[in-house]
Amino acid sequence: MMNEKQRATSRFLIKQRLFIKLYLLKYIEDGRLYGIQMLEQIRDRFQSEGYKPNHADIYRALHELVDSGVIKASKRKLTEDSYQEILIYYIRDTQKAAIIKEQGIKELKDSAALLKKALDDLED
Amino acid sequence: MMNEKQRATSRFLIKQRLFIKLYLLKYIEDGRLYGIQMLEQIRDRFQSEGYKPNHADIYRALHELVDSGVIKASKRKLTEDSYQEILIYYIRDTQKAAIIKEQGIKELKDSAALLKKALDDLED
DNA sequence: TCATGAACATAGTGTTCATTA
DNA sequence: TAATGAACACTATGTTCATGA
Repeated sequence: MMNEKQRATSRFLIKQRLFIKLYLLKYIEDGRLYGIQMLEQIRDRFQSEGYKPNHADIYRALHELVDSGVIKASKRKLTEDSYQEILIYYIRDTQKAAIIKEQGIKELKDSAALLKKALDDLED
Repeated sequence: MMNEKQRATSRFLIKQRLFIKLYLLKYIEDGRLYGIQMLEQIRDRFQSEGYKPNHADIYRALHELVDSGVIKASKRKLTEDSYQEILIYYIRDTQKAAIIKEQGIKELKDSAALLKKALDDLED
């Protein structure tokens, strides 16, 4: 088991790490993308919001998902005649993936609710 | 001037520090509360969301606002016959306060929009 | 004793460097 | 050379300790 760690007594908004994991799981379920491609997808999606995660964020999230047994990596060649290797990911444990997604969606909703409350309080 | 610091290339959600400053400015404008009271106000407000900032968060935010000339502190006795001293805050620079509020509201809105987008993408 | 504030430790994250084929 | 991964540094934040009247 992973979660011996004590939960923080306070919780503000969803952490970027979890946010990224949610998108990674979605991309991994949908199709065959490697790390940098998933990074580009997220950047494109949030370009207008100015959110531009860096590659270390994506790799750290992928590694945590691999280490916790949620996904697995498979080495491929970028093209047939290419020397460049890439890593394609697959869901390894659907149950664990579902738990992460459920928890993540919950935190997304809680965060949205918290921000809405603040906007009601603070907006002119 | 304060903001020589380079803006981060990436921006995810609003930082807790700024979030707290917005509420502090509101409380300071509205009435005469000291630090711990403002902390309790925020905790009460977000009790149902499970957001429970600690006292260091509030003091750090207050000190930054004082150091940047936005507010000023005034020493008081808790009660007439009390030895306990408290600090009551006042707006010192309305202009600076307005800038912080404006920027904060903007980040609140941006954050809310980002979360909404993610929920649309990720929710079942 | 309680409000304030400082010290300390750690987590999260952005930037830079390294590796591999 | 591009994709991956590691190292490093710094910021944000939570916890604990200290102070003053």
